[in-house]
Amino acid sequence: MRITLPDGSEMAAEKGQAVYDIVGKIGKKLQKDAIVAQLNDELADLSHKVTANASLKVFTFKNPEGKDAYWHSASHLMAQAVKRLFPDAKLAIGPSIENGFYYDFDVERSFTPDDVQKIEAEMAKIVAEDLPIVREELSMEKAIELFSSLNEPYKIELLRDLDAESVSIYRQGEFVDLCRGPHVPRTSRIKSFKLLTIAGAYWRGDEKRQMLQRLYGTAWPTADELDAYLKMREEVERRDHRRIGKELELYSIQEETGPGLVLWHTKGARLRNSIENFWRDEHYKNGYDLVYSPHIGRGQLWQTSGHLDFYRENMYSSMDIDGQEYYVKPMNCPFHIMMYRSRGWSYREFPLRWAELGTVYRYERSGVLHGLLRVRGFTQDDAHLFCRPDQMPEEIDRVLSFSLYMLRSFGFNDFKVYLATRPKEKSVGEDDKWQSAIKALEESVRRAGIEYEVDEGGGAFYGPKIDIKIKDALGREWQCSTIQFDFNLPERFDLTYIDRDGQKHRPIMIHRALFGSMERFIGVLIEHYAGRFPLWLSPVQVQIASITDETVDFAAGLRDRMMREGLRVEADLRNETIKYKIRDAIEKKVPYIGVIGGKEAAANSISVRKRGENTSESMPIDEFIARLKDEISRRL
RNA sequence: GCCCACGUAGCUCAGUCGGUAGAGCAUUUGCAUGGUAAGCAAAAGGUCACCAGUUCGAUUCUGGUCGUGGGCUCCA
Repeated sequence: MRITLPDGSEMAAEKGQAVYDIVGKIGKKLQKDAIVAQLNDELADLSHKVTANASLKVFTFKNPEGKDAYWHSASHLMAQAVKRLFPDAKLAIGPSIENGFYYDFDVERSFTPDDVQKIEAEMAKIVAEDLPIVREELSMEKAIELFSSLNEPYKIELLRDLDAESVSIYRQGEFVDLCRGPHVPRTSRIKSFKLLTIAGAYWRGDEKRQMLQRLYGTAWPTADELDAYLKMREEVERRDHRRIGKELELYSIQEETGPGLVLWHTKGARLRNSIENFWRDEHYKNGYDLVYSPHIGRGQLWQTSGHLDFYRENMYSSMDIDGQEYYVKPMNCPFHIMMYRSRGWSYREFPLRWAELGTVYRYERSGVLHGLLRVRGFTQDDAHLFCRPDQMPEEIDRVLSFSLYMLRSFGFNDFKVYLATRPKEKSVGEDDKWQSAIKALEESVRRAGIEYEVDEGGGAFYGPKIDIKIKDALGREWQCSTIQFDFNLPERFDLTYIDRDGQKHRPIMIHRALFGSMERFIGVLIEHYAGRFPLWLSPVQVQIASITDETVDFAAGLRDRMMREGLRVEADLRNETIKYKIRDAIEKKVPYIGVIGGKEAAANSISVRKRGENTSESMPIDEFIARLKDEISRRL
């Protein structure tokens, strides 16, 4: 029997030999590190007996396949411990996830932190027992019988949904689980683990079904790797935008003002202003026009737009003005539509690109609110494009490249693109329109040469969309840019233009946002830069620190001069030591600290200390200002 | 909305097995006029989230409400 290795070389093996033994012949170290293997195109356990010629790949913890199996085995380990301590717990599912695993249980009472400790201890025992983990194939019938006898209703439900004649199960000691595998060969292979959090989770992600108890954990081959991972999580906590937002006095959300409603403090407002100014400039440069619209509109408008029919659960209840119903806007589109409807349009005037930083309010369920990333009042960097069908592909291309340009301007290069198709339930428009629009979006993404995923049924009720998501410090993805077709509003508001043929035609309407919302974008931006904003965005670009009382006037004068030059400067004139002021400025993460002492005042110079460096450089004030202006203009 | 945890000074957190609370930092004042990551000292600062209940007495126990965090579900 011949085994082909990834490098193309071949080796002999006896028929029926286990993968583990074959790997041993390749190398002892590899045998020790091996977790699972791939035989031809299928993943296999190390205990798998090879009966025919095959190609073989070995995976260790360094490979995604190895990690996956390792964490999956750790989840079984945890489930076994839970079953020992809570025999009545019903098993649901327990997959590996990014950096770890979870398992869902249906238990009488929820787990306490105390339980978690006991479970961890039991896991350690099972590891010490060094149980072999054994795969078994069963017919569907036998499997259902087995899990019925074990009283595992969730497993039976899973089995009944599987369209297969036979399934595999894995046993380790008294524990048995329905599982595709593969797994590590013995429980002793799971070396360093930690249970992280207890959470609730619906069975099969359906909020109408049973709420289960989910335990999250992580596992690593060595204690050092586990420690490193836990340290990394602490790092991530340190760059959480909620922590930095407070430390740098960017914003607050307070119980008394209302959850999900952001108060932008002075520093945060400066940051937001820099972003918005850039945004406005770039929009004018890219052929957009800017508009403004009100925060509330009459009920009739929202009736016509379909929002009251399709979006009501996200809208706040109406208010009465002179006996008429008004609603706070959850979207800006109807207002832009009304601007369009205010007069007739010729095909020669197309495309129209109308943008607005429009503040909208949406009801979000209390449990989903999250710092700046998920709020109830937010400002969208919204725009609506109206064009002829023949202009549509180019318009999508332009929006897409504009969007990527804007994100890259803020240092984002790690994003994911999704193509969202027609929702299964509520949606409007003929199917062929949907299909052609989806095709247009897909072609544009292809032309841009970007990788994307299809989000089946993830479109808006009024049309398909391209979503671009960027990651926060925890690696969670947040939707920012979105490009959406709208088949709904042009119909409902009977929008038309006069084409070359002198006849009325329906324009194509595209709705788009680049940052998504200022709140979410800035939230992600804070984490992205860990609060160390580049000079052009920093709320405070230079912090001036005077050394003695004698230099206070000079320092204050310098601050005023730099402010007049358009720089964002603050002066620390307190009666404190220079060491103290430097430390304070470093903690505020300002890009430049300018120290003014007697020498500087006499020479009209400034001692400049750049963020991240612990040395300073003395230079004439004019030179420093010129340097700042140059860096700002280059958006450094 | 659902599950779990949490809510003590501006911030970070101790603490009270039921007898109305404490530290560090920040703030204010005084001394020190200090040259690149915390000079010294003093003072001030709290209806212990809110509302009920139990109790002679609740910040502590119980229940509810609000809010926050981690998830789930849902979305920019």
